[in-house]
Amino acid sequence: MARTDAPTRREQILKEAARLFAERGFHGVGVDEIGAAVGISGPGLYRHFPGKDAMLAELLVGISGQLLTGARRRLAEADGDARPSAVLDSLIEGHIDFALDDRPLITLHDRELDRLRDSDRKLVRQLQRQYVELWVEVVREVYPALTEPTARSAVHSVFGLLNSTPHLGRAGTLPGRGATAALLHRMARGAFAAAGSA
Amino acid sequence: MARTDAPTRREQILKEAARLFAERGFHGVGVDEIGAAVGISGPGLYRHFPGKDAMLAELLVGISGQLLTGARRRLAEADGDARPSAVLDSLIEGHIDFALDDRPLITLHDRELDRLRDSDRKLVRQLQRQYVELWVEVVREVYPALTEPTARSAVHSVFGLLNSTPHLGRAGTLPGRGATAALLHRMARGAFAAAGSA
DNA sequence: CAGCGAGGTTAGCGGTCGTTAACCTGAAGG
DNA sequence: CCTTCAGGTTAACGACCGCTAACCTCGCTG
Repeated sequence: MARTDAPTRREQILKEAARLFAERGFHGVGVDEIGAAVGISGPGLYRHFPGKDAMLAELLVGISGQLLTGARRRLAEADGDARPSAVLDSLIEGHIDFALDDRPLITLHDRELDRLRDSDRKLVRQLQRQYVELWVEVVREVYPALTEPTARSAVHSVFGLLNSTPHLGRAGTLPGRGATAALLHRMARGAFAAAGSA
Repeated sequence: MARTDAPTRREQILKEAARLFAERGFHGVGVDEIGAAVGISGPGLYRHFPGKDAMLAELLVGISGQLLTGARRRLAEADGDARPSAVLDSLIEGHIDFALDDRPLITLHDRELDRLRDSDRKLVRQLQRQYVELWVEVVREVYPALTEPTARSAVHSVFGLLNSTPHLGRAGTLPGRGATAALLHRMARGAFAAAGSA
């Protein structure tokens, strides 16, 4: 399942661009810096992307798409299983994996959306909305007492909780990936449970 | 207690700058736009601030200071009261008030910190660290089972949860400020409780 | 009422940034 | 061996942006 072949230059560029955008903001990074980060310089990037905007667009569309696709897959896998609580656990697990493994992307995801061209922004927002609605449905199955607007607020808040990984210290001080994932999972479930006991 | 006198021009500028920085990022906003937002144009701002950086610095230092001061006040007020759980509730309430009333500032607070001069950034980080440590101590009194690193992670995660207010829809679709505050409060307590039951 | 400082204005400078143009190179293929 | 083309290079252009300079105009105040 894991990629073993070497990353293409295009993928290198996207990865470094994501890191730099997350660190200093889209407008705070020059194309020369992105080029330097992959060993080429400045305008060489234009052999791979039509412009700086296109890199950000591909990153954000990719993130939103991956999150949505992963969530749908998890929902389908658990289709026979009728326990909504297990499905919610699976969704949480998937989001945590993403938040822990791709911190720069998680950072970009809710920070640089407004820097996109209209059409790209609409696409990303649509993917995000579908992702949220998928969560809302599952959450409401687990906690039927929640109204839809309340469930949606709760989902956004739990996203805030899970996406706090970039603030959690530079991987050295952390109690290990497994323990952090478990902590976040427990807290997310606790937050939903508290929301559901209106 | 509430301010009734008209805001000074300086305060107007800070408020509009905060809104614009939050919307489009520090580098995405020009001084001409900030000026236009308060009815003067461009370089007129330099009668009130030595530069664009200084506006951001004052905003971020102000936020961090306010949060820390408020938390210390709440801690002092509850000094006689020995119930740590009540103190934690007070801290949560204060943070929620801030997150709901000053969304642009909350957004800036964890987004544009790296755009500051070294000295300002160190100051802000110091204030933030003291705020976090204050929370960590209170949380560990309520949930003694938590180790210090785990408690710190939990605090950061709950900040992520509470700071999700900018994603909660544009005030029209919300179930009202009181209900939202109550929901966030419940979820924060639920998240801490889940973290504490390791 | 003269003078002056607070708080504006517009013009413009210097630097940076995204992008394009023109050119180079080495490997693959007929 | 010649051609081609992917993937680079450097130079430079045009736009924008933060900031300064120079100037203006009130409302105070001695």
